[in-house]
Amino acid sequence: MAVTMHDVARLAGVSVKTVSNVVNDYPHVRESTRTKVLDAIDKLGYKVNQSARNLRRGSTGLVCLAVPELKLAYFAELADAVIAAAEKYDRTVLIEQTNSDRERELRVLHDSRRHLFDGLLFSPLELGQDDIAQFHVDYPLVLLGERVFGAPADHVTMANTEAAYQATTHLLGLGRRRVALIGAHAGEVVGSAGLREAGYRQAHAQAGLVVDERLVREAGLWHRASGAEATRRLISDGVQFDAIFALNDAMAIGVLHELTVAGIRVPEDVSVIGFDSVEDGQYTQPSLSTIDPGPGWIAQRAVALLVERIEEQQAGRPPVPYRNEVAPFRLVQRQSTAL
Amino acid sequence: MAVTMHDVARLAGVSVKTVSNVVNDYPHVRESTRTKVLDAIDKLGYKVNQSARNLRRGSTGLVCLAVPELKLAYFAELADAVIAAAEKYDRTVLIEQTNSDRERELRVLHDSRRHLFDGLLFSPLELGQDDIAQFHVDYPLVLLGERVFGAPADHVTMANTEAAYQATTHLLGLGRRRVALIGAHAGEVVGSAGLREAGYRQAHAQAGLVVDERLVREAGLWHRASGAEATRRLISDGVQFDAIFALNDAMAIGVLHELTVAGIRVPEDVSVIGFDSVEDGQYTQPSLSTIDPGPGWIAQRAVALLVERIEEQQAGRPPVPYRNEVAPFRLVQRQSTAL
DNA sequence: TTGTATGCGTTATCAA
DNA sequence: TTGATAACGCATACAA
Repeated sequence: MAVTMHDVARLAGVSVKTVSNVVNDYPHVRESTRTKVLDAIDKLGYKVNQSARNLRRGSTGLVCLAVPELKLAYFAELADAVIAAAEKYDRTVLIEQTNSDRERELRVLHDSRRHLFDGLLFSPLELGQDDIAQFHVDYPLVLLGERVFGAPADHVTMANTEAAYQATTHLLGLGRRRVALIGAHAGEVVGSAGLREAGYRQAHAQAGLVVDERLVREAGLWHRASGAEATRRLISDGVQFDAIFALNDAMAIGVLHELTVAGIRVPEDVSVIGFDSVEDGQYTQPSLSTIDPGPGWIAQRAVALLVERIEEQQAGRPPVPYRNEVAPFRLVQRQSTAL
Repeated sequence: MAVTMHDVARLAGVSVKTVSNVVNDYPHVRESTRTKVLDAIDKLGYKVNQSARNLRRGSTGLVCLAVPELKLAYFAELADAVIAAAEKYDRTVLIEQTNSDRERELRVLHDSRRHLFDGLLFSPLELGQDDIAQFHVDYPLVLLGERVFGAPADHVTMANTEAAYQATTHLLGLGRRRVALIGAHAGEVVGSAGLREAGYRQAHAQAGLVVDERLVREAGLWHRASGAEATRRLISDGVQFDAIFALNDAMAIGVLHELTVAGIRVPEDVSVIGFDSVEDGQYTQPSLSTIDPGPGWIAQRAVALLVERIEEQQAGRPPVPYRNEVAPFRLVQRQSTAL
């Protein structure tokens, strides 16, 4: 069944070493020998056995990307970008879904599959500042999205606070004075929710405004349904508002939906802005203003850093200090915040 | 650096075989021995080396899922379901994106990474009936979505034609008489586009209606932008229509967007239905009627069939005949086809 | 430029 | 119930 290098060597009348040399593009192989081997490979339909190669080399060429949920458009788009970036380095991406489950996030970091991938790109949601000890692993690790201070890993983060500041300022600049925030996580400081909320508050402070705490709404999972639900409650609670900043686009889409249902016009009565710039936002009614955090940039840098670490480790070079790169973002203005 | 079974064996004072037995839950191990070994494993932080295990076992526990694009919500949701299903069999999913590129689809089937996964779940887009020869591979293969007749593989398909028939009949039942079809692939017979178009035509024939060919619009890639673009042209061409059947939800979302822009009311002036039942459809304005082709069902059956094949092959059992399972679908009526 | 021999860390065979 | 030992298929040190 399985044809090995030995079979190829026998047919080509050379040694396995020579076959190996050909397969791995070792330069010093006589042209005639090379073609002989290539012919034999072709004739037998030989394919390298990756498992054997991996064992021998001590690496697999796989990198793992761990994200909360592929169904969330942002992560699907991120995965897409990571796969494309990894391809340039001849690396295959293994995707793990953590489903925003703490246990699963821990398992990704520590469990079983270790020795299957050479490095990990990890976008933690549940694990945070209090879990620094958990991030001590013996393989290259790059953290995505937000920073875990002191974690022994490279970071590729978003300018969460600055971008949220700018989004909020944009709304205030339209003359809005009662900006609801949807998606807060009470007490969180360093997570995306906490950082973005900080930007929201800074923008208000900067404008000399005081935030009415009734405008700050919780939402654990950042799904469309959460955005719709929060909006429904905002309305039924009778809190006045003239703008909504949803901490991600999925929730913003739920917000738009719910406002329409309630007969509230966007952008005439209420301005809405999201965060993520997923493709969907171009097709909502009205189209959605948002923050583009540059997932393409994040993916590229993250893969580059990870590959660098992997090669560093394999070459036995001493590790360079951990890096923290922050993706450039931009505000995308569409109809939902038109004047 | 890397701690092996030998290290564990030495510390526990047993042989490697015993360590292996413990690690693999071999039943006949004395309890005292087991705890001794477990302790040693814990103390040393031992993790099995997957590469070595894979080589020895001749399999990797990985299955590959090849889809056109994760950014398309349908495939993200499918991937999500496949990952969940695979987990039940203790298998990890490797996702390959083919980007609707023929070369890449061929590469997935034949190239390099072979011997990295035990079986392949493949949702072909470019490869079709004319490429049957390409599907002859020496590992278990399950084809998803549509059937390639005569391909040596199991199939888990959708009832494309029947579902499209029902969607169209639904529109005709509302009294609509000029139903535009968006997403046709001219000349295609067995692909999703061809099969769904056939259902559209059957519904018309059944109702004693003749299809005005100007209502049948092409769209190569089934993206939101294609749906918007096709709608724009439909309008600018001055073709009268009172309903639109978009061959997938992404295009339907583009359709809704474009109709709104043009000031055409849905569902009052025009009824719209899509196909796929992606989550987005619940949040469009108005919400989108669609066909739910049961991606969860498809994922579960596909993984089940694939795992069965893998085990069959590993056990050296003779292969059972190829199977073709068709997922149950249902029509989801929402506002876009309200009366 | 090519060949021989060894070992990567497991699991499987067989014997004890 | 456990242990010694031989593969699994490849890449490399070293020899030729």
